[in-house]
Amino acid sequence: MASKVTIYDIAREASVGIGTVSRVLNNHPGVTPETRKRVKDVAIRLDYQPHTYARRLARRQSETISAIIPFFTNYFFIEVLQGVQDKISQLGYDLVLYGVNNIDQVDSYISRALQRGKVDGILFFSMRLPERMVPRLKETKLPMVLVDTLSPEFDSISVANAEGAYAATTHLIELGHRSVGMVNAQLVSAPAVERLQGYKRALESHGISYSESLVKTGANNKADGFNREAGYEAIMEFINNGSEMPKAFFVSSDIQAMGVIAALSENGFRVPEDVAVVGFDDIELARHIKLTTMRQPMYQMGVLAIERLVTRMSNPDMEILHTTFSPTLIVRESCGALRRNQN
Amino acid sequence: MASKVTIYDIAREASVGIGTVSRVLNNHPGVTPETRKRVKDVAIRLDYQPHTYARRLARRQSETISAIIPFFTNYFFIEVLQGVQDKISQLGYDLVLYGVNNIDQVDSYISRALQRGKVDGILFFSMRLPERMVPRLKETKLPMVLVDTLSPEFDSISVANAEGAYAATTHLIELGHRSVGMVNAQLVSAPAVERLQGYKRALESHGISYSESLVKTGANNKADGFNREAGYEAIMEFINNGSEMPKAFFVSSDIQAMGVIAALSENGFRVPEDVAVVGFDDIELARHIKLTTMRQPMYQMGVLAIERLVTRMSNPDMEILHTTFSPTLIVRESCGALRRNQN
DNA sequence: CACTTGTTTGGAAGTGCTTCCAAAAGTTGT
DNA sequence: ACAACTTTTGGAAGCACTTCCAAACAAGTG
Repeated sequence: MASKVTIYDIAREASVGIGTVSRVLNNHPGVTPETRKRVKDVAIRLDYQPHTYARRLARRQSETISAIIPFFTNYFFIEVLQGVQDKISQLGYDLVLYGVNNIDQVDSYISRALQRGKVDGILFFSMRLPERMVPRLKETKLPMVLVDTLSPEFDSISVANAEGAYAATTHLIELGHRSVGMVNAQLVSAPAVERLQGYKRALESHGISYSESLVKTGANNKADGFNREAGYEAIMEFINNGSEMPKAFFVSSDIQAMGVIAALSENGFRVPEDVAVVGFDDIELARHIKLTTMRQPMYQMGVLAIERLVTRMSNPDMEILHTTFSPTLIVRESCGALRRNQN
Repeated sequence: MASKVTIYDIAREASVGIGTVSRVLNNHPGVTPETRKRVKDVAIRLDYQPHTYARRLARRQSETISAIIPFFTNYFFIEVLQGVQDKISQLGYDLVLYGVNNIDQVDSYISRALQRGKVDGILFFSMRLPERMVPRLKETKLPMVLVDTLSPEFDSISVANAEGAYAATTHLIELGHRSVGMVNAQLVSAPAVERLQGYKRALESHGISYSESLVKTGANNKADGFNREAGYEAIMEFINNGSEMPKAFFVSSDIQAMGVIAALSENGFRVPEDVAVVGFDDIELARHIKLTTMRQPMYQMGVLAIERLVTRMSNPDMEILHTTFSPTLIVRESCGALRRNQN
């Protein structure tokens, strides 16, 4: 029975008061080394385990952080989560996970995280923060950092989406393409909007005029459109329209790019010979399929998110900080650059 | 300031005792409808939020389940986790996640989960349960269910690995292959061992003799070997050995199969024309790459895992239950069956 | 109407910690 | 040896609940 040993038991066995026991257990000063050792020995002998919730109640802090994270955008978040987990357990916090499978669970998860005293901070991922929750969040003063999404009111860690899209598109243009299409996700997603902007700017700076007909978002796709099906459908729209297929595509995520490539090859277009493709994210699988893409430093973003949150917790009045990482271009085969060089 | 409203405030405002407030808030019987309404109204007016940890302390239960899950085996667990999350939040529990990036974190995470009163139950995923932890786990009587791994001492939800491997291998044999290789993960992993057995049995029942030289595990691979690199390396071993390439492979996971296919095609073997490949898991990407594979019902496994855990919690003396799902064969292009039929 | 039975209510005690304050013990200086 | 500090210690109070017991009240009975 490793069960119910409390500080009172330790106090009795060690012939000290509970205050002293508490001080020893928390490494507080003002206890003589002898007493300290005696108490520690008893604690070990009795296999004492502190009661987490009693401690949290008394200390008025929870030692936990909750993460609200879309489960439907699998491949990005899982890599960020690794960074989060490493950092968080290094700091001794607990991670309570609210995995959103369906977008309207968001409000209720935020509410749960907001329960008095429940968590010390929130990480909110990849989704648009519902406007109507902002006042409540502000009011409770709960530290929160946004990852892969933005709001002027909260700290955030994100990637320079426009810049990345600009670089990707430019890469394609510099490879000699004048007709560059884009496969985008739904514009409800902030990153999708920014990536579209970057794409447009790249065309513009190279004197190519923007044509709406070259930008497609697979219709009828679940959630935010950052998924394989959406990419597939987007290409099928070109094919079904009978409109001419661009010779190059910037695709707003790697996972969509998989669908794009599948649709292209099913319809007789070789990648990169007939159509060049550049993705975004650099998920683990991008390497496997030799996709040229914009790398987001996902693991580091996770680590930094926790660091930022902890800083904010111990320093609530700090100015709001937005950190953006610059994505880097990873050249693989799908853009055709390598083959070209070999000629 | 939505902050510090306690039941005492409500009691005062509603001119009742704290006992009554508690009864109303918890829907306990023995309060007249009028009083009940009055208290409820006050609670709403003051925007009362119960303090999670005070409640957990007093009730002596945590409303929390923790999941210890390998982050390095990405694609399987993420789908299971969706089922877990849906069921868990439907029941009103919290999920605290211990993501294992490195195998020797396991002990410390188990210890954390074991802290007195901290969680009501544990889900342990995909990893071999360390033998040395078993006595402690038994002693604390904390309900635990294993998912995708086994131990006679605890409930488990898993997949009939041997059976699945048997079916996959048999499928290949029935397609006419007499030389069927296997790419396996490290034998430290229980599923890997079972899948090897199923493979052997399939050969045996079809009168094909087992040859050790046809089974490879990529050496030098991180963690348990269920990753793309390991698959890639396994094939490279065949190539570097100069040994003859089998005409068909059963691969112990889809993610390894991706590596296998990459290695094959880099070395001039077409899939499925030259070498047929069958995987295991049916992760989302298997569809994208048209991989024939054994499907594990991952989402359902997650749901069932929570259901089992909850049952066990309310019924500690129930007999230990091992549930195995049968994987089903999903035929796509990588095994060559479809093409063959078209002839 | 007195008595029993049943329902509703208040609040003390308990949950296991931390923290603060005052008392006890120890040190130093003269 | 005593005053004046300083260090160490014990334990009450507080954290925000639940639960139990007894008191108060209401209703029913002959």
